[in-house]
Amino acid sequence: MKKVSPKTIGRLSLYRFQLDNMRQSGVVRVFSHELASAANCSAAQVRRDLMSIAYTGTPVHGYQVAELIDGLDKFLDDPLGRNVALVGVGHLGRAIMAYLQGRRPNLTITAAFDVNENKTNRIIDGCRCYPIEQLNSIIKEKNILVGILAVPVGAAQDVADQLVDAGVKGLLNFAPVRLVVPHDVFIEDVDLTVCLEKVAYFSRLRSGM
Amino acid sequence: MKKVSPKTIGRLSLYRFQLDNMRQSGVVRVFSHELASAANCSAAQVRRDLMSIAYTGTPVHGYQVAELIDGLDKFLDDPLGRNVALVGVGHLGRAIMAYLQGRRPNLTITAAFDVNENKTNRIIDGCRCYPIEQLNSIIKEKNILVGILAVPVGAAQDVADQLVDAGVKGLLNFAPVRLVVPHDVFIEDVDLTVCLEKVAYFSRLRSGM
DNA sequence: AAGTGTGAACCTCTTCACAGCA
DNA sequence: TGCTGTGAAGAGGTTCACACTT
Repeated sequence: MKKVSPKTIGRLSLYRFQLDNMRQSGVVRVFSHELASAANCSAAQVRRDLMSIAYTGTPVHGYQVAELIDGLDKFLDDPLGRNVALVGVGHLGRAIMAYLQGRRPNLTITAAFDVNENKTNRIIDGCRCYPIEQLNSIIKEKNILVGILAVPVGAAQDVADQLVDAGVKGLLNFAPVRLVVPHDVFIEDVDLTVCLEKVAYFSRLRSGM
Repeated sequence: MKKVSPKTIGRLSLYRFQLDNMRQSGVVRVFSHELASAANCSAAQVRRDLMSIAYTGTPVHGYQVAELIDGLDKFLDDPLGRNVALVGVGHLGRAIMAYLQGRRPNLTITAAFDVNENKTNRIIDGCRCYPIEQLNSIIKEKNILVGILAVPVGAAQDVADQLVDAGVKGLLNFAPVRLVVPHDVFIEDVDLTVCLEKVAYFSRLRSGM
């Protein structure tokens, strides 16, 4: 299988999301240009991206929504399902839990960790919350490969180290630090400050300075 | 002034953040390769990005941290400061407020909006929270150009319309929808599901399938 | 000697345009 | 006819490499 870029993976995930919506609205077939406008990109882009996965549509009739979703599932999802760990059950952590709750059946947060004893050893948004001391053992036990860091800056690198030690291979990081990890660990940084400053900059441009 | 890409703007913001840290640690001069490793990119990239702003360093001695920060401030910030509106004071909204609190002096959330009456008409994280009905008038009054959408999917497009109507030119959107807005409005989407699926996909690859 | 600024090469991603098919 | 799949062209972003500076 050929290598597929993170950008394409991101869009494939987005297409699937839009397709799920369409299916729920009873849409059966879809054209590349329709998907494109739903996902905010060009039709050529959609077709190009779909080349990465096996499924191919038919001229005139476009793509079968259900089959295309199937194809995307096969390509994107681990057939065994995938457990995710969340570290940091503050506002951000809880937002993430609520957000992901039931959205993707085989990508579920199965363990949350926090240092605060008020939060540990209970169930929040359907997910068990453990004290951070148990991180290593639980991650190994549940065979978790993906970790979400929703902790304060100061704790981020330390937690990342612990996660990587326990075997995690991908991190979604919300703390404003560039984490240092082995090369075989994939990191996706979401830096709210950077995002907001970008918006601020361009909104200033758009408003005619 | 030449056009600068969103990617570069994002990195400039990141450099500034790292430089702020350095300055606080008493660092006075910095080389492009040091900034690069702090920001996780190449030294050439740093130098190329810095071409966009006025400030230029000196060979052998590199960049003066304080002066470079100044240059970035001049380039990125609105001299008048910039007010930001947040819509949706749930977990995500509160996380964002807490996160941005005091981080960037000229980019402050000066108004929050929510439909829930328990949240409105009080001050949360130092920011006044208004009922959504007052959105239009407050945005205009405070001359707000940037809006953050931390509302449920169903409400997102409607809120976006209201914000745009009131004169907002940039949106940071956390709802999983492609918003429809006029071309002169800049949108930055942060889709947590997409981010997480990207991480999941690549962590699976990294773990040897 | 060591680091910057930058033209040019390189590489990646996106769009074009068209053959082929239902 | 109208849409897909895709080679080829085009744009955009990143790195190279080196003249220039202190």
